[in-house]
Amino acid sequence: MAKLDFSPIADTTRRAEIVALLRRAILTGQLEPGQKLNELRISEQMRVSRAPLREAMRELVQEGILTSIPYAGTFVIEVTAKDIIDAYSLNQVLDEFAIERTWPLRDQRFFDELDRRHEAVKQATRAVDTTRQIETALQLHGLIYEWADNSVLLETWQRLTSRLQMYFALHQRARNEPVPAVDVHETYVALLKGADMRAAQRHAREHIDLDFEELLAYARGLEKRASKN
Amino acid sequence: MAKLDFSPIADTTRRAEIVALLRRAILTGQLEPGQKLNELRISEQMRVSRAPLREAMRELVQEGILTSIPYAGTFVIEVTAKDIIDAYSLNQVLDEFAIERTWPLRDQRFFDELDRRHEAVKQATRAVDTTRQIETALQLHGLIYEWADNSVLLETWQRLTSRLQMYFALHQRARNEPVPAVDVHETYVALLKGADMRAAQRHAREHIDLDFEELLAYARGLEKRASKN
DNA sequence: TCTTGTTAGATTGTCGACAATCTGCTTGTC
DNA sequence: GACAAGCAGATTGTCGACAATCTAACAAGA
Repeated sequence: MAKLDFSPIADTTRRAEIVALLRRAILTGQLEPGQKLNELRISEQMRVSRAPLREAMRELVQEGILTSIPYAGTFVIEVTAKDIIDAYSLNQVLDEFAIERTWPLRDQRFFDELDRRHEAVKQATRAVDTTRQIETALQLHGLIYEWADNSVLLETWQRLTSRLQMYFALHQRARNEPVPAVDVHETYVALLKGADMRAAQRHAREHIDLDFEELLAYARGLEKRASKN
Repeated sequence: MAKLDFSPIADTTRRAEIVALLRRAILTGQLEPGQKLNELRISEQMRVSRAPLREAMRELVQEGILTSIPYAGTFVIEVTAKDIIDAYSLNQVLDEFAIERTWPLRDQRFFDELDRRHEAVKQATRAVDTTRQIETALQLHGLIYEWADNSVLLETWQRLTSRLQMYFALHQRARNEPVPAVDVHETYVALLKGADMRAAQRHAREHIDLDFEELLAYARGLEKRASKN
């Protein structure tokens, strides 16, 4: 029998589709931080009943991008400068760990996948599709987590990614100028292919720093705006 | 006006209570790994309808201690040796990070709380209440996470804790001999009060190692038993 | 004017029933 | 006997309606 690994068939529940829809709306910034999710309104828009919608919302609450107050409502999480700093500093630690674990497991398939994802980022950059640019950049970055062969680490990263994606998307929406079209991932990819693990770990920090500085500036702006209310 | 900080009132939804009940049943091992949760049966036992039960189950799925297959059912997660290794190795990294962040924030309140939790462990140990012993030990261990002033880190730790608690509980149930009544946390607490951060970080690793070795042996046993089926 | 009590409307939480899907058994055919 | 088709029962997914709770506006009293 031919060795064929089929991918698992799609979740065919409404719930799963609702989760995907809502997540996308939140992570792209269509639903703004602090915004309330009205169950009746959304369920009517999606043409589903409230039951699967509510179950989907529970999932996203646990995923950390929604927050729920009993009898009051479910809201998109607020974004504070501290949240971003916290997420970022944890990300640094996890990156180091992921690189360490992935390092001895790198093989041709890893390098190929690395190139593939790098290419996807470049393509999104050329197309000036900022949402997709963020998505692909995070996917490129996530490869070391997928390769690290640690399911708990991967889960943690995926949760963290949700937030990071949201932060970056908000940042992008806030500033209306187009994103610089330079490729900031070139060195990162090269180092992951190289022989110096420490150098790769060091760069992972500094590399993110670039985007992070801007992100922080954005968050500080939010803080100020919030304190005025 | 007197400065009184009221604690937020308890969640009074059935859902929240169901979550707590189910979580406890899973983390104490009353619900065994792999076991299926029949919605109708459980909802009748709890005298609630399936709606809040299902929402509660979604939360626990996202929390990582249940797993759901559409139209097939929701099950308690299986425990493999690899899962335990993965959780443990991530825990090591997070511990180091948490200690680093907590270190400059230690104050009298921290030391008091440390003692309080240490006392709770000793009390549970004397009372030979193994479930409570695990709970209190993890709470003692969790203090550095609560003090690290990083909400994302704390969330991550809480998710990890669920799993660790489950693993330890299973381990305890498997072996019927009573737990040794020695206090393995004495040195840990002393080091957290001391001046040598590196030493504390080092010990955090070795300290857990003790319990971990046993845990791993237990998990390896599970593996063997599973492979025979 | 400020505070407190009341009430109507809107929204969330929960329920019971129905629809969709799966599983295992039975039946029929070769 | 082996195998596929089809059926019955059980279980999960979804729906619409009702109950519990919150919010905001308004009225009454100090």
